[in-house]
Amino acid sequence: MTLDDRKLKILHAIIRNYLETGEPVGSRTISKYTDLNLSSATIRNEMSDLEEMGFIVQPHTSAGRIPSDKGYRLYVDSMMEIKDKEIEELKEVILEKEEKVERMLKSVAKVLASNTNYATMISAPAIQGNRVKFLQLSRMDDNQILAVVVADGNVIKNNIIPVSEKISDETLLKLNLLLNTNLCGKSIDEINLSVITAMKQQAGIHQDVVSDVIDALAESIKTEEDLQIYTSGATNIFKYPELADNQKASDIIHTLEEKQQLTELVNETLSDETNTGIQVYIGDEAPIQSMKDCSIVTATYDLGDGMRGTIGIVGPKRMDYDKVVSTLKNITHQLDDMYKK
Amino acid sequence: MTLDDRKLKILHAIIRNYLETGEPVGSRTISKYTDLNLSSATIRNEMSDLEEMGFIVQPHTSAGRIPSDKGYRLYVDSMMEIKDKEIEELKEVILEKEEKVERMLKSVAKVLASNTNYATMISAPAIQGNRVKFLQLSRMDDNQILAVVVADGNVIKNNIIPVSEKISDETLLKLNLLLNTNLCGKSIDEINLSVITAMKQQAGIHQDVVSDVIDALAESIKTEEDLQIYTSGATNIFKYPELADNQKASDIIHTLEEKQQLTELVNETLSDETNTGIQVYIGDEAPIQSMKDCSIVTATYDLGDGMRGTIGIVGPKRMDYDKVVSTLKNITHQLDDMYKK
DNA sequence: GTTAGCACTCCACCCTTTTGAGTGCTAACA
DNA sequence: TGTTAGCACTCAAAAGGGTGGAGTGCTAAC
Repeated sequence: MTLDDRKLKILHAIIRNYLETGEPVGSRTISKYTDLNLSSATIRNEMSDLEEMGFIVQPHTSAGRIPSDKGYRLYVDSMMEIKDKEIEELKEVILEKEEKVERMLKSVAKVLASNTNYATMISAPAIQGNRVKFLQLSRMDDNQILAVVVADGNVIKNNIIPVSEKISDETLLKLNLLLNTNLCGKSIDEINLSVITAMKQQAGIHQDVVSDVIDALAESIKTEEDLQIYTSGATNIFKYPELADNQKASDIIHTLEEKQQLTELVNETLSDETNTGIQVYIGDEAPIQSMKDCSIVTATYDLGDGMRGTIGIVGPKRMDYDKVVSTLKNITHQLDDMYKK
Repeated sequence: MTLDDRKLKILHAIIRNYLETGEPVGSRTISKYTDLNLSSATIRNEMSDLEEMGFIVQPHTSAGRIPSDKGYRLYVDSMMEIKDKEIEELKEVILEKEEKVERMLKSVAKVLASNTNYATMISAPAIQGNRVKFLQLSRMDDNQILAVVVADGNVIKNNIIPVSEKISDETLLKLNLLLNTNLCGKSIDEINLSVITAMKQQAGIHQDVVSDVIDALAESIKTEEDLQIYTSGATNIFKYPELADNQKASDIIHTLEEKQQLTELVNETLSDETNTGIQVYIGDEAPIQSMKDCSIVTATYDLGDGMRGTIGIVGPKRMDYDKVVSTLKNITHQLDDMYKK
């Protein structure tokens, strides 16, 4: 059996109708509300074929048909040429250019959620090739030294280091020079034991301080193993009856709240550098058990300096793929643009 | 009518039973499962009285009784002498002494949620009387200066300030001296316009840098208007049928997710410095509309340096007040202790 | 290849009945 | 006067039963 043009048209009609209503769609509906001019009986025959081919399924005998995961997949794939709609609101939010990336991301998640009526997640950029850019010790008081480390992507970490005795201004100056000359421009891999021991030797009696700084540095530089993820609009789930069942909703929201499992998803999307940056997971395709009744659309953004992150939208399988994909395209473009200048 | 000892016993029995089962409790149950040795008929008479007094209500005629908010209030008040149970798990978490307060608080929320089976929230300490402790400018490269501000409670803020032309080492040294002498030990109120203009005058051609530093400082020092709140275990709500109704659950979880309304609650508890630090809001008593079917138990912790925050537990009205209160007592003590040394 | 017609299926809805837990009231008892 | 047994009554929730509608598969005719 071959999936000819007419079958394709009927399949599309079924899916679009189901996306709108969420109800199983029958032959009569298709016959009436398309310009195919076919009777319901003919549609029935075609639908029977489509079911046999696995694109649609019947929830029970004598109910209409709903798209299977395979059907969605076909639809999504054939829909991937996207118009560039404007999403004014989003534009505005981003253009406000909030100083802190974190806060910006949170509001993107929020706006996106209220805009689309789905749940959203956004991962903070995970720095990849990470180098020390700048490094500074200063004395807060006699017993405390403040260490500031700036890494690629202007990620700043502070650490307060307690010292047993006052460190003189000259010593501090020396240590700063020592650390900067030895560490600036180096990535975490390049700071090996020999570098460290060499530094300690030069530091003389202030070895302890050097150790502490190295520790602080290690922490600030390592690709945060638990990457930050912000979610929003989890309760939008309740707007879709097929997910609003207590058990399902609880599982989904819990997953969004816990975030643990989301990191897997993020890592997966980030590692895949092939396509346009938009990926659609339908049902079981996503590596998240609790979301087997959902679809997840993800996009990757790039802020330069190797700072890449993921935006994701979680909704019912019958989500408005069209809108979601173009919204995501739009928003990632804006993010990319914004930091490119 | 007077609330004599027998009535009290019956009321307690009703509440305890309802806390366990979540079902309206009838006269027969009380008659059988207490050591009062009274027939159900007698209990009925007493219950009728208790209802008239407003301690219990009937969801509908010919159903058992459930406690009213007033009834819960009586119960909670008379229960407030608490045993100090150990909660080993919590102890361990806190004793791990995670370097970052933020992360520590998150895990406290998490453990607390999984321990109690209720939803939890915890607010990061809001600094109160806030003074500049230390201040440092350093040159990252020719076009960027890094400003670090340390405030009371070792709250550190960084700001990268772009400059149009290179600032020499001496100038930087001067500016540092200027800023520190003028601003250290000052609270936000004390940094008024005259201080700022005086500083600008002394800064000469580097007024711009001074302005920028002042801005960074203002931001770091002000009591963050949007205080950080972490929540966990929102989906525990689903474990209680009386809250698991879609509309209610959605509202509650949304409130927990949005956090906006929680700040009101936090501010209210923080401002009330009267009692033991534990407060119980039953139903409408809390300033959060969506939680009118819940009870909220809050506790205040104090990390010294005027850093105070709130821990809250949100559950059904029939929550296990006993356990919750002692758990909270315990945890706040531990937090207080931990930072006291 | 397309269509009309028909028999059949099954869910969703409404209505009724049944059941069980619980109450209020009254009369009897200590 | 307080306590108890008994009984009639109420109501929500569960269990049945019937109906209608939407939808299908199949067959025969065009």
